[in-house]
Amino acid sequence: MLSKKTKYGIKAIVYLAKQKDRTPVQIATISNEESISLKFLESILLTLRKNGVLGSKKGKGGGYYLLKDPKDINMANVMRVLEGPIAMVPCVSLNFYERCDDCPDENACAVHGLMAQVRDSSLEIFRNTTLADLSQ
Amino acid sequence: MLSKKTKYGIKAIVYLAKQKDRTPVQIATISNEESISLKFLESILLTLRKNGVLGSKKGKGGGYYLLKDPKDINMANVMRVLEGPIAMVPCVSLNFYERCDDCPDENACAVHGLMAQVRDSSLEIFRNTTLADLSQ
DNA sequence: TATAATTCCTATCAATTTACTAGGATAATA
DNA sequence: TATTATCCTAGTAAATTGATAGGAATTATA
Repeated sequence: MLSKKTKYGIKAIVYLAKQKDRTPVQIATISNEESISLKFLESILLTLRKNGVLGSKKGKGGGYYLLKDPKDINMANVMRVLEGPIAMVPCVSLNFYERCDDCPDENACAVHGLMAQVRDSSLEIFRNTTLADLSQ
Repeated sequence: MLSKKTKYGIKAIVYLAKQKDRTPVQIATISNEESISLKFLESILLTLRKNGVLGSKKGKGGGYYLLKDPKDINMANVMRVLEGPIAMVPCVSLNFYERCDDCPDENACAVHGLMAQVRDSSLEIFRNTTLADLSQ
């Protein structure tokens, strides 16, 4: 299940991508427009900033803005920042790999093989989708 | 993230599919062979039986067995029984649909469109994979 | 028929995660 | 210096997960 954090995060950056210019948008504005709890959104935007997706400016006239052009922001990266691994099991994750305690041989594991296929197909979609695609 | 329930459930039916005949296999046997907690596995096999994937026999010589030929058991059904919806968000789920509270227009939602693609590709894999494929 | 072996079923529980809230610190602007 | 905004840490209620406990029901067999 996709977390609300990820869902809200995507909605927020789509909102930013739809802006005409790159002047900072306040959390409160996005919160209102997208019906997202202010404080929760605040923490989400913070992680997006800490992970290089957004920039921010403090004080009056401050807010959040995209650091790159929407067409250069791919959703695989956004998903990893917000949701964590794209794979459904850690043992097939490319960026968050962990071996299974209960698995003597990973390559012989039926679950592993199936989930590797699913990861590949999901990853292809996320990699080939940019923020620009989502905000049209 | 795939739950342990689903992971164990798949491992258990793959184990059953690998048996030479269809005589019932005891929970304890699968539990030992696949390193799965006995009581937890018991509850998993119970749900697989209640959902038409497995049959069971009580008493001495009893146990669980596949109701259909492995090549006729598709993983989409197994996933739905064990894990629930295949979609990452309820609003794109075919079998467990729920609309989003925060979404005025589902068709205009960027998250919806992206997650519908992911569901399609995952579903295709699960539908085209049978238990026989996994147990070879 | 008695006994042992097995699944069936309900209830419970600790740990973790999720979705959110609180409140002050910090920085920029006017 | 006052105001406006983000920054940051901490906390918390509810739900979910991954089990565990223990007896009831059923079946095979001696």
